[in-house]
Amino acid sequence: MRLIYFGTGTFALPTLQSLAEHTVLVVTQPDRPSGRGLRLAPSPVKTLAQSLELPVASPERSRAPEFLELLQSQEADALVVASYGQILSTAVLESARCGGINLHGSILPRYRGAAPIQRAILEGETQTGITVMQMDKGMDTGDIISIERLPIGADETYGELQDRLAELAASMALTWLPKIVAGDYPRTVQVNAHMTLAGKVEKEEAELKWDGSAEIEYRRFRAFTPTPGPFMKTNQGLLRLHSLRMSDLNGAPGTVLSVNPLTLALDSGALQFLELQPEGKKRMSGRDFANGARLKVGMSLSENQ
RNA sequence: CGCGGGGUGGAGCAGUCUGGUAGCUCGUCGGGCUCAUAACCCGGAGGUCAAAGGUUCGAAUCCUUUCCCCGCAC
Repeated sequence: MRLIYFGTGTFALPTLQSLAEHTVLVVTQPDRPSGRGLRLAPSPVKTLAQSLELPVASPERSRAPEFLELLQSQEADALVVASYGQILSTAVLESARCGGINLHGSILPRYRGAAPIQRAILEGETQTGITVMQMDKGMDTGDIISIERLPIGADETYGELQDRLAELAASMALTWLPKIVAGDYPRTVQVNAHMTLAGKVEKEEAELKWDGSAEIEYRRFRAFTPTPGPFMKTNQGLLRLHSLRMSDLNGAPGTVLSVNPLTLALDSGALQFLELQPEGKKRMSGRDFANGARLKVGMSLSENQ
């Protein structure tokens, strides 16, 4: 089997690992300036590919003619795509004998798009899964080859769930690609009427609000942990939130209901702030934060108080 | 050189502007109270104030340099 692997994010890592011996070329997004100091940083997939000593290509535009030639020259059996980050043109997909095979982090046709895992958690879903799919020119609209499901834990974060899904994707890829290359696999057309969209995540969505319900804001916390990173504006400054739990307590929004564990009331319900991080500080327990900020039960962290 | 915050007993912080023998909450150790306790009371230990140099009678605090940590933006 000769495979070309398209991937960028951490979701794509386990699958690349499991298919490495069949992979003749890894395609990933170009290095981007990132982090403090704006130094150029390689994608997670590029880093792994290099340690596996696989050839790497990072075209700015995957549809560029010279890149298309490179793809065609590989005479690959299939393109395997997982969290690549660019739309692949029909010409690109047709550069391999069996076209593009996508590993998508949802039960298609639900949650088509860029952020299926985050959106599923945010919507309060209790299960999700991986769909192996024959790509076509649309966004996650191709024929379904296989679906496997996973329950979503009540306290599970996006990062944790993504890790489990990524492992599932890797094992499914290992199972199905030989069959696909051999031409022996089922194809089921998606029922478009059941589709939903899972749009890209914006940073502002990760802000928890005092006037939200604890249940929904907790889902928000889970959906955007660890990236882009949930946060909350308080009269103590911006707090990044690392670990929360639901609380049974109630009170006026923003009120400190308990100092150990640090429990703050929202509009409906309350949340325990187990680990957080003030701007410019290291992450710390809610208890330590309460100590340093001299918080007492009854005080408010709501901005305008 | 993208913008910014910070390094003070084990933890989180105050004190730095207006130099003058280091303070708060928590933890820890010992004792007490209690049926009991993560609760309460009493007492104790524990700090080269990131590092180096400089100014000064005197520096956590002022000046210079270095190291380390972190947030935002990307």
